[in-house]
Amino acid sequence: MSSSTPDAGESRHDDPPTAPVGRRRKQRVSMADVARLAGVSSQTVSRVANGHSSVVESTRDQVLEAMRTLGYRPNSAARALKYGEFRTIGVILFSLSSTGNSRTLEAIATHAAAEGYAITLIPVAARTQDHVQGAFTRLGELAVDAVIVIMEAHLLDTVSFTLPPDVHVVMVDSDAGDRYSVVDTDQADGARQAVQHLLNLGHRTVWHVAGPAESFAAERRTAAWRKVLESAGREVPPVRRGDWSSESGYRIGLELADEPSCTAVFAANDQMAVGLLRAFGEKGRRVPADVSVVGFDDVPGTAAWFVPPLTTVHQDFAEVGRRCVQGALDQIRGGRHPAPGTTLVPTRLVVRQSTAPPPTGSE
Amino acid sequence: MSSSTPDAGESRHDDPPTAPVGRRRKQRVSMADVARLAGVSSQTVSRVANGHSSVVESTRDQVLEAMRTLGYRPNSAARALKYGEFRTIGVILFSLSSTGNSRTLEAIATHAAAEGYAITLIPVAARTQDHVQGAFTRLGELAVDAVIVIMEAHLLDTVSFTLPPDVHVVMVDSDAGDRYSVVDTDQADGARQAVQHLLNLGHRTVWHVAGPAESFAAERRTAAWRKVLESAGREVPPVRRGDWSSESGYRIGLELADEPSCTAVFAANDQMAVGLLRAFGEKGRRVPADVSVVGFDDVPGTAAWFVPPLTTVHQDFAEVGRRCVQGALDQIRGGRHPAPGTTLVPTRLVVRQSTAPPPTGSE
DNA sequence: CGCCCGGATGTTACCGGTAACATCCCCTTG
DNA sequence: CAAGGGGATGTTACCGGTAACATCCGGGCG
Repeated sequence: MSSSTPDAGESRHDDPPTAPVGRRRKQRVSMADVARLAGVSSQTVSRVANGHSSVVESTRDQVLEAMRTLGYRPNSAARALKYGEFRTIGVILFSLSSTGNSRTLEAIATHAAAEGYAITLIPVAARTQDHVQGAFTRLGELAVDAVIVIMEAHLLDTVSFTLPPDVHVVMVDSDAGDRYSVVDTDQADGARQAVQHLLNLGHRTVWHVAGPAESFAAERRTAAWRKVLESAGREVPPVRRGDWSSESGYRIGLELADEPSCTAVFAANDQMAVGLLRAFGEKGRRVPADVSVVGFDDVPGTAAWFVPPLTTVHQDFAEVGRRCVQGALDQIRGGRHPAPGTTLVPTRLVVRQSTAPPPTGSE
Repeated sequence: MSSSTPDAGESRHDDPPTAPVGRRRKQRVSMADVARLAGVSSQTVSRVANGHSSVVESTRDQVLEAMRTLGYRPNSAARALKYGEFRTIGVILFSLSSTGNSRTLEAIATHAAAEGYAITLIPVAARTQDHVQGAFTRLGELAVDAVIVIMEAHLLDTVSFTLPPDVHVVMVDSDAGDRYSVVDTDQADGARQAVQHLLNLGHRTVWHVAGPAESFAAERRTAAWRKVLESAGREVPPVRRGDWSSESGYRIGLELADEPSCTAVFAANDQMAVGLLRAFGEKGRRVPADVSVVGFDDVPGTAAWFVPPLTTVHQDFAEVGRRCVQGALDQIRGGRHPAPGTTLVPTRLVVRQSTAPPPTGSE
């Protein structure tokens, strides 16, 4: 906008390699530049750069000196082109606003970095078919060796056929274990522990605030809750369905507070549990004296600090991330997709102060 | 591990392009493959792929058909090599566990995607010089056109000289505005609003729970707090320094609860504010009747749901992310680094129920 | 003394896509 | 009817790095 070139078409031949003023591209030093300065061939520079065999001490020093002088940095595109791999793993996800996703991503990034792999983020703006489709399409053009997909399996089902068939894929929390390599938190066992804990305290049954229907994780937590109650021969109260938000938990809590038989609630995540706490508080139902509440996730620095501190199911997101990277690397290095299957990461109940035996006389 | 090739050295010439069994690399279809099937030159395929001028309808259809049949996807490494750009922006950060970081990252990813840029994550494992240095070194080898750095400025200062000089950089929340392009939340104004709000309610002064000394953001919140008090001619209580965690807020809260003159506290983030709430609760100091508390961040779905709902300073992380991408693209497209300088994203106080006038008679 | 060997270094070709240029062919026009 | 023009397509070269092969040289040994 400032000078005379309205188009990019012609700024092409006018940069002598000595002038560092280059306007657009190519201000970067290449091996050839280093080689010229050091008075060797670029192959020798390559050998020095990669610590390869047999370069005489004096030559090596000259090359290193030239590299330092010019500030040489290898061009990863060229290397990727040559080797046919990018040393990069793509991560597709909907949102980073959930603690689980961002912690999983962090673990993925850390472990990938340790293996010399970079992480490329492929955000999906909205949970619509179009956007997901778009992400998968873009995926094909991206410089990634494998992809880790973090999203709801139910939505995935409808579009999974568009996944490029020759891309290595690891899915998180999905029911596609028959087709893909899946890393999964043991939702069922976590839910089981939560419900069992409440029954052990003496509650006759446990109410449930479920996550949204389209979430696979929510569905499994609900299924496990139901199963425990049925195995124990307890009454199964009607499911109240929220949308993961504190608001929905609050709204449902206001209703549950009016159910005198409700002495224990298992919420499908911490956020909704928090809404419950507030609703019960406003309705004069004391937690845990009158009602016990269990959450799911163990949001760090938060779940422990509510009033009262929340009993909840702890998820090991770091471990999930670690196994994702492991799975992706196995596929990349193994060359072919390993047997589809699901890896379960254990969960554990953290008992704090939002649970207690039911009020005496309420039997 | 299964078959006969122990080394990768020889699986080279043995894959006829028709057999999709290729063990290691090159199972990907190239333009040449498409060209062969369509019976045209690869240049024509390129023209079709890029919607370039003048390819006859019938030829185009043939090529598109061949692409579909073979599942062609362009190789971005080759394109990057040719064009000298990667259409990728790197993001360096310490941790995703803070809400601010992950929300900023999400906004960055979303806006970058809208502009056709991908995001590569460069995690820094620990806040040590070595690790930061490592990240910057690795950065040079990464396929990125620009870098967004999200971390504490004070640490940065000591290592900034290692930033490759020819890389476009945007920093978040840093005091390096004299050397780099910086996008910053208006910490000072947010802190000012918080403190002023408490003074307006009638509190004689405001105590402060600061963030860690090495954080630039924390330092500015503290400075603004002090400045407002001094301008108003109020007494400046001693600073209590936490480490952002709820635990540290709790510990400090136990001490402050014993200060009878403490009727209003400005915490440098929501987490520590939550610790305060708990400590005050345990010590029998009612919030907000006896003590008012203001936080900073407005952690979504959480700050509003504490007991009582937290009055706090809302940060617009989405806007920060948007401007980061904007700044990075400006540099990439402008070819040269724009004038260093700081862009301020406004903050705003959200008044909820953790603040109230001081208890009567406490004057 | 000449041959061979091996270490050090240079040369060539290739990865996949595309700009620039070359070619070909058909159709228009003087 | 020949020349010219332009649209469609092919050919060449290059981006930067590196494997494979070629070359060069000095020294040990028969």
